[in-house]
Order: sequence, then structure tokens, then C-alpha cells
Amino acid sequence: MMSDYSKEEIKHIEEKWRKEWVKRGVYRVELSKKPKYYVLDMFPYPSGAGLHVGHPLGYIASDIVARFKRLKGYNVLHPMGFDAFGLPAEQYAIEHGIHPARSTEQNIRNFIRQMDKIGFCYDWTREVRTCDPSYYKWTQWIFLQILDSWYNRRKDKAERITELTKAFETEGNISHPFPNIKYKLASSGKTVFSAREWKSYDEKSRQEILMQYRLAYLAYTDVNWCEALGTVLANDEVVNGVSYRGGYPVIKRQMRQWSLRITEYAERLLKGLEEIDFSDSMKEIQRNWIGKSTGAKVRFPVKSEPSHIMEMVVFTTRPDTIFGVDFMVVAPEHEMVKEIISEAQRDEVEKYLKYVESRSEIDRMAEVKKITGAFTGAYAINPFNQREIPIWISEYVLAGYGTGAIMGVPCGDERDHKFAKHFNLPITNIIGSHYVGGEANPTYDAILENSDFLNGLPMREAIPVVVDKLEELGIGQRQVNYKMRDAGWSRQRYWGEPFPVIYRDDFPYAMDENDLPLELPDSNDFHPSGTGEGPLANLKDWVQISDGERRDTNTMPTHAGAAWYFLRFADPHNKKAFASRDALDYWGQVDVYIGGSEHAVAHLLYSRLWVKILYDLGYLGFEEPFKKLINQGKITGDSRFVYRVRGTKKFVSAGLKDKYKTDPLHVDIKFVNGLELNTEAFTQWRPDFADAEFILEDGKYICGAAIEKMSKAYYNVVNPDDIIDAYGADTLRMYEMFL
RNA sequence: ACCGAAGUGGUGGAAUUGGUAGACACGCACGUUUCAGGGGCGUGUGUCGCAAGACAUGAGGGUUCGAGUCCCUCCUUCGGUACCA
Repeated sequence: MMSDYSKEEIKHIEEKWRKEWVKRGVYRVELSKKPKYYVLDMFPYPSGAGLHVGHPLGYIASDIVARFKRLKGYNVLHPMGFDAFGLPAEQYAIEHGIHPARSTEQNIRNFIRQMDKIGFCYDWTREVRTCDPSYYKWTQWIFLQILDSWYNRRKDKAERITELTKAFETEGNISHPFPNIKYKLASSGKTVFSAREWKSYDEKSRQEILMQYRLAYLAYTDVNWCEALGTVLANDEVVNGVSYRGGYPVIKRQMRQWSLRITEYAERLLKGLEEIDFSDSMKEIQRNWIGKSTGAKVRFPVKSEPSHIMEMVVFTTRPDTIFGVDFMVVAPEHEMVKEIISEAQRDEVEKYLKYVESRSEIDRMAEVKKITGAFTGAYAINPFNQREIPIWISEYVLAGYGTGAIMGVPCGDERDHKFAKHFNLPITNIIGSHYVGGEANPTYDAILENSDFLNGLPMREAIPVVVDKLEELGIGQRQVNYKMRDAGWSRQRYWGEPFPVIYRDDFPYAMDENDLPLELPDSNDFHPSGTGEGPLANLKDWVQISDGERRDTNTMPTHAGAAWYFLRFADPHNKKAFASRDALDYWGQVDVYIGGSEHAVAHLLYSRLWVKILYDLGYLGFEEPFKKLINQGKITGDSRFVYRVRGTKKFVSAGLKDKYKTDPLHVDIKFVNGLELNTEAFTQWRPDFADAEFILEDGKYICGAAIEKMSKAYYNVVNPDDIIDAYGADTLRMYEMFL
């Protein structure tokens, strides 16, 4: 069974054939008359740590599929590339002064070396890197196409902005209302305008209006701002409301940023799931993310001390419970809050707002048991029975979801119930014996009581009755709501694609396509500007083009380059287009896509979005990028522990550890043979172990063991290089597949 | 907290519809082999017990003649929760 070849011979043979493959170009593919097959791995982020044996798990599987299909006579596209923009390279640059371009280049070289050793049959002539100007030229180009588009709800597809202006010139926006229902015209305070009005607007007003429709648009959105560090932080860098580095307070701050109007595609992204072969759990995750719910929008008049004439709008999936509304809750950030506070409540509300500012969204959702809130002093009027309902603010209502306001029905909703109990608000029971006071009952089956014209109706049947009534009285309507929000597309970072726009009079205009790529300017200062803008703001000469012209100082997120790279592989060297239509038509969709389930929402949704937009605009013949998705699973590591006697430098062998009070410490598996620790190597590992003493059993130090996820932090990583050196590439491949 | 997935020997995992739990393999132990070795062959290997046997599929309940599989409650781990990739 086992070959009689030595390590050196194995190495020699493998190297010889790898060179031969490259020399003969055996894995190069071209367009042909043969049927095609496209096998793709999710391209890696080239981290400084290199590949560990977990990475190749999926790559080996796809390699086997590619080889199989090739032998079956298919023309197989099996490329590899690098998702090379990203935060870690930038942080590395700040800490070590090494330009991200250089560290990224080094890391990629190491990745390729490691992958080559494993003997993958990639067509390296097709390699793409998202940080390469010849690649991101087309990322920027696609962004400009998105910027130049709007979503025509009547045709249910994206169209060019010129189509919209044509409509405005003939009939105003009557057929195409503002996508954002909260938006009102600055000039009139209205939401509609006529053709005549449109023609009377100046350039800036027109652009302002068009911005409300564009699929890529500028708007004020929240960021995590850390005053002490003078920078915007990723959610990952914020832990319990303070910065991960340094522990400084972090607050939310509004910044003018790019967003993609992915919400316009919510329904199509949902429907598209039916025709693609993803696992049920994957589809479930995407469905939940999109979060479609049907219900009604209800308008309540508001009675407040400042006595503005106003109303508030809530979205509810349970309009049948409208007579059980005992309070209203508005998100603390909601713009109406400041207009309705009564004098008596002002101090309390402001104190509360200060508290909320310090809380991350995740904290707000996570700590549901902790009930907080403040009464505004204002009241909403139930439109059916004129009952006065107190309006509260509370962090459990999020501004971004629905209308940012809810109606509180304590007998039917557990969170509302806890809120009412906590603040001693009266609870109206509309479901009779289904509610006994201990906890809420979210049933649909109860017969309604205390509910005026709905009395005696089962709740399920009451829903259409009450919605019809709302529509009849003009105080509400049926409404489909999606939990998904538009995608924030600006990052205050250096290492990403610059936005190909120029600001004139503080308004962005698309750059000329012929001037792309807008290259990332060279820099040796990667520190944030301190003003909330990214490091690019430090490069004054680059930012300020002329007196009236400025560049955007943000860059795109890494999702941008990753949202279309599978298209570039079809025609990676094309200088005239992101890929030729011939190549796109031939290679088409990815037949099998292999990668981790952690990308279920971000990468996979953005890729689906970009493909749908390009399809709508006529650049593609298909609407879904990936026909079939396979999640490859994970490799666990076999960790080893030593046991330090608490408060000493003595380490006790595993068999004797129960005789002492000990703390387990991970020890690098390099120093352990089976379970036996190489104590000499261990003492040299770290300075603080240099004078370690060992309590041995049978003359040996035996380690503890556990199976954990493979991670550098647990010192249980296995580098594929070592396995290949010891056993050869085929052994690694077979072994991983056997696992 | 919410959404998703998963918990079966030392390990990877079998057990297609509710019908012999642990197939197959890795590892380990012992033996064996003109046996360099990480090779070959054999035996053993869930736990307790000398044995008969009893107990075992994250925990606890339930349905059933019969539950890893169905139902309820709970626990743990992993992934995601919108600026990590």
C-alpha cells in the first residue's frame, strides 16, 4: 500500500509535475464548442497567517469536481483569485508601517505558493485581485451603472436614470413616488410634483430629487464614532459600547454616506431563492434576513403640549389588536421625539437619550430583559375610539425598522407586556380567557373582546376587516414590510476602492468612464483623519481637485470587489468591458460554488443583487450568479493543555492535576508528541515559562487534550505545508476528503 | 436576546419510513510477521461487572408494544445579527 518513495522523492516528483503542468498550460481554458462547467471556491482574503488545513477543505473538494467534470468531457472553468482589500491589511499598516499593497502582495505570494504545493488545477492565467487597478476599474464602473439607475416598480426592474427624467418631464413623479415614504420635498413639503414643477426646478434641486431614486445614493446613516481614537469603528471593533482597542467610549454619529437600495430588490431576492440550489438552512437565513412581513400602516393623530398638528405612523403585523393598544413606543432617534416632549418630561427624556446614545444596536436587541424607557408627555389618539394613548420612547424600538414606532399591545406581545408591567401601565384585555395576567399571549385564535366593531370576531378573521376599515377611513393601508435595510456602502478606510465621483457644490457627479480607474493614491499615512473622514482626507492635494471640485474620501467595502469577481473570471484581461458578452454567455452562471455558511447574508446577497442589476441593465443573460451552493464545513483542531498550579510557575502533569488547584493553558501542539510535552521546547517558548518547574508522572509530562475549532489562538493549527513535506500532497488531499 | 445549524464511543461518522444503536474507518492496546520503519496479518476496543447481566445517542419529561428518530421543557457548542472576511 504505502509507496516506497522517500520524502525527498515525493517532493521531487510533485515538484516536477507541477512545473510540467505550468509549462504545458494543461489547466488553461478557452471558449470552445464543448459544454462548459464552472466550479468556483469563495476566494480567500489573503491574511498574514497563511493557509491552514481548514482552507483547502473546500478547495480540494472543488478541485475534485473540476477534475471529474474535465474527464467527463466538459470545458471546465476553475479559477482562483484574492479578495485583497480589507481592514486587517490597513491595521497592519498602521501598526507596522508597511504599506497594505506590499503586505497584501506578500501574503498573496505565500497563499499561491501554498496552494501550488497542494497541486490544484487552477487556471492561474485567470487570477484576479480585487485591489488591482485593472480589476477595480470595473468595480468602479459597475458602481457608476448602479448610480445611474433607479428601480421602476411598475416594470419591476432597474432602468437608467434618463428613463426617470423622461417620466418627470411628462407627468412629474405621480407614477413613481419616492421610494422612501418619509421623504418630503424641501420646497413644498409635499411628496409629489408635476411636470411643470419639475421643469421649474434648478439643477441642484433636480439632482437632489434624483438622488432619492438612484440605486446607489447618498444619505445620512449611523456610524460608530470614537472621539478618543478620532475614528469610525467597525461593529467588530466595538465591544460593550467601548472600543476594542483602548476601551474608549463609542457613540453613534450620522454621516453622509453611500448606500445601495437593495430593499427595492427584496421581493426578487426572495423569489430567486426558489430557483437556486442552496441548502434549506441557507435559504432560511436569507429569508429571515430579508424578513418579509405583511401587515398595515396605521396613522394616529398626536396630542402634544407643544401642540404641533401632527400624526404618527406605525407599522403592525397585528392590526386586529388595535383596541388593545395601551401605549405607543417610538425609537429614541425618531425625528418626532423632539417635537412632542412636554416641559415636565424634558429632563427625563434627555437623560434617557444620552443613555441610548452609548448603546450599540446589538446591545439594545440583546438585553431584552432589561427594560428601559421614558414617557414623552405626549399622547396618540386611537382613531377608532378616540382613546388617549401615552407615547413613550424606548431602545427596544429601532429607528431603522418599519416606521420606527410601534403600538404597544401588552396582552398580546411579550415585550410590550414586560414594558407595561415595568412601568405600571394599565393593560387592556381584548382576548378574554386567553390572557390571565401572568404573561402575554400572541395567539391568532382568540375571539376578540373590548374591541368595538371587532367584538366576537376571531383574530385571524378580524385582520382583513380592520384593514378594510382603515383604508375606507383613509387612516391606514395594507403594507408589506421588509426587515432588510439598504446596504451601507461607504467605509472610512484607506485600503479599498475609491468612489469614482466628483463633488461640485457638495453634490456628487459620476466621473467620466474614460477616466477610470480612479486609482487609490499612494500614501504612507494610514491613520484616520480625526474628523470622521477616512485616511484619504489627509491627502489634501488628491481630495481637492480644484476650487469647486472635491473627491469622496471614503472607500467601498470589501463586499464591492467580491460582488462580481465570478463574472470577471469569464474574461479576466478584458480592457474594454468587465467581461465580454460572449464570454459571459458561454461561461454563464457558476455551476457549483463552494464556501462557508458564514457568508450566507452579506457576500451572497450582494452578489445576487449586483447580478440582478446588471441583468436588468442588459449586461447579463442570467439573474442568479450561483446555481448550486455547497457549504464545506469546518476542520477542528486537536488542542493540548498544560496545567499551571495557581499562583506558581509549577506545571503539573495531567494525571496528577486533581491534587492541585490548577489553571489549564493552551500549549502549542508543536511542543507535544502525542500527549507528551517536550518540556525543554516549552520553557523556551515564552520568557515567562523559562523558569517553569514540572511535576511529572512516570518521568513524563502528560498534556490534557480537547477537540476545539482550529484557531491560532488555541495553538492547534496545522499548516498544510508541514503535512505535504511529511506525507506529500496527495496524502493531504485524500486525508481531508476522508475526514 | 433573536434567526439558523448541530449535539451518538478517544476521533470522523453509520443507523432511508419509529423496529438488533455504534456499520465503515481512524486511533489505541495486545499479539504476530527474516519485523528498518509510519508496512502486513490477527484479536480486542461504549460504560459498569469475574459473570449472568445492567446501563448507554447533551439533560429531564411525554407519546408508543417499541424512540437516536415524534412531541414538550431545558442545557451546551458553532455560525449570523448589517463596517471582520
